[in-house]
Amino acid sequence: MSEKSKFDKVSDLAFRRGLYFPSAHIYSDSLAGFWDYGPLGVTLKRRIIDLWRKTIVKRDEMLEIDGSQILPESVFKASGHLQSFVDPLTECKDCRVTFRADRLIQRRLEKLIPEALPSKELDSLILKNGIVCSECGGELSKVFKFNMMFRFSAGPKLGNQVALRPETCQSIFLDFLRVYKTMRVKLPIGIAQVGKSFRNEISPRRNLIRLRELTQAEIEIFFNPKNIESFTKFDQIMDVTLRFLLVNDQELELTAEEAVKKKIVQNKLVVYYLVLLKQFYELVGINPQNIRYRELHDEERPFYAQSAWDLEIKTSLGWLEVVANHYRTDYDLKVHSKGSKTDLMILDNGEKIIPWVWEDSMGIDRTLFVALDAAYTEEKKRIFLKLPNYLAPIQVAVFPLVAKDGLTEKARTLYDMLKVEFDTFFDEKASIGRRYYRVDEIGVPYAVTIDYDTLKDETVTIRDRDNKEQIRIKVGGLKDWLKLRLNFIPPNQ
RNA sequence: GCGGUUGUCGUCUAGUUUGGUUAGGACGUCAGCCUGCCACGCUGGUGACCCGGGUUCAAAUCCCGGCAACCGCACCA
Repeated sequence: MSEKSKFDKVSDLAFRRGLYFPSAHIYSDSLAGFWDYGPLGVTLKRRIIDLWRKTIVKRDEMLEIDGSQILPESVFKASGHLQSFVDPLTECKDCRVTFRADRLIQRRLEKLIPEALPSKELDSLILKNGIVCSECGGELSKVFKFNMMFRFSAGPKLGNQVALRPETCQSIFLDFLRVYKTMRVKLPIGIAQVGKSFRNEISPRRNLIRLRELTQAEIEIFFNPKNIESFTKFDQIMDVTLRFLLVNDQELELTAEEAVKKKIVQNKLVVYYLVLLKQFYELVGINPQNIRYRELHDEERPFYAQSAWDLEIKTSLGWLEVVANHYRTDYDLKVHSKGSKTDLMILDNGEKIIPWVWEDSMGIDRTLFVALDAAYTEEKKRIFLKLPNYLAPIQVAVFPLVAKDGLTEKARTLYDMLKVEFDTFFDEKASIGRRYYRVDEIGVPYAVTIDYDTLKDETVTIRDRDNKEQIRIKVGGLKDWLKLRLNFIPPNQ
């Protein structure tokens, strides 16, 4: 038996079948943290996003936008990223080990050190308290700030400083007022966006897990905090159970209703969206026992969040953060209102307010990984992806039983009939068994085989990926049979 | 970003210690034969020394630099 970890096996499968692979890899100076999706990966990613649209965005009547990836620096000055999306670092002059300066001082002095403290003050704290390298006792360098945004200039003049957005949501805040005014909506309203974000990570690792260019699907819910008790959608989900890991390390499983009553979560609105996300990941194929919400400690929380929950999924790598959820209050609209000198207040039931914001920030690349990780199945020598039908990149394979006696031609005709409506794959090469195994590995749920009976009575066999069982149906009914089983249909429809 | 280890066909790998090979094999893949339902078999083909520089008559092999991967540390909105 191979000693490979499951993560390696899943990664190997993804490379071998071209789901994703390192970007610009034919060049020897290709960069870590940038990955390309191949044909199957693109389709899988698209299906994950489509599922998100159906089960969250559309279910909740959210509005979707698509904002620029490049934004002027003033946006990030106002949002706080210019100042706070940085790590204050110091390194040992002897052994070159790097430390987070604020955390190092905090640990040594056992008192809270604000992350945003100027470098000079951190320097003097290090000096005054005689703090040295915790590894070798060497002297520490001056504190320097590392900003994780990619910054450059747009246009021919150097003056127009811009940055690649480090999170997609800033566009949602910038566009909020226009969307609100043009779409005739009222609070609470969700604005959603899926797109790329960019972070200059110090050390990207483990292929899709930590990227410098990543795809996020983000939702910002704008609401009036005064009206939170009358949030009626809560009634739809109050009995759903959620697992929590609290800052005091307590683990518990509660219904949404209990979580609100016991004040584990802020309010009904927050828990409603936590439930929607949990249900989404169950549809991605994750066992509910492997989904939990972890409460973030004060020092883990981003600067804009009053409280934060990470949706974590237990994978072959251990618990992995897949969605970051933040209670952003009125922070964002306030700072952009001030930064842009634009009044972002709106009229809600006759009252002028700045809406508050609840955010769900989903990592799509990580979601794709957890989907693969959960779907990966070994059964004797057979490897197959037990993906839900509506996520499978290739939905149906068409095979002639043998490549002779007109079976290939018949199969081709059938393939042509299906290929536009479904993601279909045709293969006549090698034995039928080998062809089944090939498509198992990429999670094709159904294989349609044309045999000698097809020529006589227009029937085909459909072979099921998971149990290898076959049924025989009329060609005429094939499309409807597939349609019924391949599309995602919400439970209440 | 620091330290350690490692880079050979799509994948796994032999060869590197001790410089000289048509760089070998397996799986995959392609062509053909075979094949009446779960990785059959046979024949043939395709396909690699991470990149750059140095040493040498000669470099996959030794040296230096870069890049990447893995592990540990640090970091991680």
